[in-house]
Amino acid sequence: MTQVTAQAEPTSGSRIPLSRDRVLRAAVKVADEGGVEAITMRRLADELGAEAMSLYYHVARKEDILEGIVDVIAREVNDAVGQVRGPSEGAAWKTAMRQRILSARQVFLRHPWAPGLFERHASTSPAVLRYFDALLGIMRDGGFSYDLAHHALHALGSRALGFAQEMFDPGDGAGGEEDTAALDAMAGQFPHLAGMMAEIAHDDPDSTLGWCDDQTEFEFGLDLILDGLDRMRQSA
Amino acid sequence: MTQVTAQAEPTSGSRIPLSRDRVLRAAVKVADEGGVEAITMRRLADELGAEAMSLYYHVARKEDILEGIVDVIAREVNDAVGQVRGPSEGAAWKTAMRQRILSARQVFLRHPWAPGLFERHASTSPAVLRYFDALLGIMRDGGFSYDLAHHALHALGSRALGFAQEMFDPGDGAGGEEDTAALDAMAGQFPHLAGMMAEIAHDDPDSTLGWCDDQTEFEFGLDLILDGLDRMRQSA
DNA sequence: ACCTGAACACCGTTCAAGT
DNA sequence: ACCTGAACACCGTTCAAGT
Repeated sequence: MTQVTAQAEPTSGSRIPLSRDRVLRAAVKVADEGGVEAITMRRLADELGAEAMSLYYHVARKEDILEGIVDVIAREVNDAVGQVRGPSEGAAWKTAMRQRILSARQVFLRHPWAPGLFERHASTSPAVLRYFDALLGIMRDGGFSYDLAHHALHALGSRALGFAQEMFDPGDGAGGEEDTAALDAMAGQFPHLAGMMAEIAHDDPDSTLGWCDDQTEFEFGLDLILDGLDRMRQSA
Repeated sequence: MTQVTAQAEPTSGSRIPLSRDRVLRAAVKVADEGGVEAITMRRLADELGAEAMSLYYHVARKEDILEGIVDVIAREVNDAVGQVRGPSEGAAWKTAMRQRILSARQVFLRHPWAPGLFERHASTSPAVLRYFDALLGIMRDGGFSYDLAHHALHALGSRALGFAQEMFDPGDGAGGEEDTAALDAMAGQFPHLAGMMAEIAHDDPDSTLGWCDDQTEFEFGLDLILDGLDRMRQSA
């Protein structure tokens, strides 16, 4: 009945043996809670009720774990987009592609730490290859040559997988309190940035903070590219 | 004359005092030689002929250094694009933008480790803000509303700065030696990927390795986006 | 004002040893 | 076959102490 006893033998389920799969799932859980940098051999071991050194029996080294969880997330993406079914012949390629990518995006919203890892390890993951293979299939149905489809995947870049690293986020620099003061100070150095923020604030007076709707911007960029590709498809 | 003496007092120039600027320049040099992960307080100190702890007098912590070198590279970008001069009124906005971005890209080719840092620290760099401000100016000259220009920067994403993280790189997975064998094995699981690689290899028999010309793909994606934006500009 | 030595709490990883 | 303790070489960072 004492807390001490309960702590010495944590939970009854913690006796199941380690495995590569359990290590990877633990890593995803830890990253979901504290980001990639929270993934530590010792932290994973804690999570699994084991010692750090025990992990090396199931994975070669930490990099191996990082490659592994990219594949785990990519499988989650494939599961998510697998639900989406619809025609992809001819002009329908575009909505098919759009739906797949937008539902892939949902997965990355659940794992905001994952994009950084994908940039380093995507090419080692079979699940990522399977994902791209499916996208190529859709484009083929739409009448793309392999050559154009190849360019298309490069043009989409990480957007094909459902995420875009945001390079440009005004409002990150200027704080939330002295809005007008900071804006005036900025107007001198960065007139267009200041003008833009003023216009957007005018359009939507409610959004004094959080200038950019990520979903809107993602879809804007995605549609811009898909529309351009569709034009090329038709003129080919 | 002995090597010992020479090693004890390395080079005569190593007496100049430390400074935030010297620390940042050393960090860029170290990263150029060994990537971001080579940036270590002790390694930087070595480079500067000092002790690791001395750096803390000039920078707050390692993150501060990483933010700092993003700004250093962004200034290098601004210097590079500053050379480019040309009209940007009306339809000329597109070539002006294109030239700026392509010459920004040259800087990142010299610092291939930098993109990863920009994704985390771009919004803290005044030089990055200045760069974006200039791009906005070009688009304004072209007749963009601030609203459309804002969407445009999001659509371009990292491409606006001159780099694109390559998500998709076939040929990374399949090795260089057993080409046909690996391709056959792949054909079962990833028919479209295999088909695409076969077609591309057919088009260009010389490129058995290195399927994708990065410069070509970058320009393809860039032009696709710029053309789409130009259409929106005209119909606005 | 500027730099450093010693020390701390953490890493990833190896290896011989336990069961 | 699977797990671990002790140990190593490395981190970033603090702090009192040197000049």
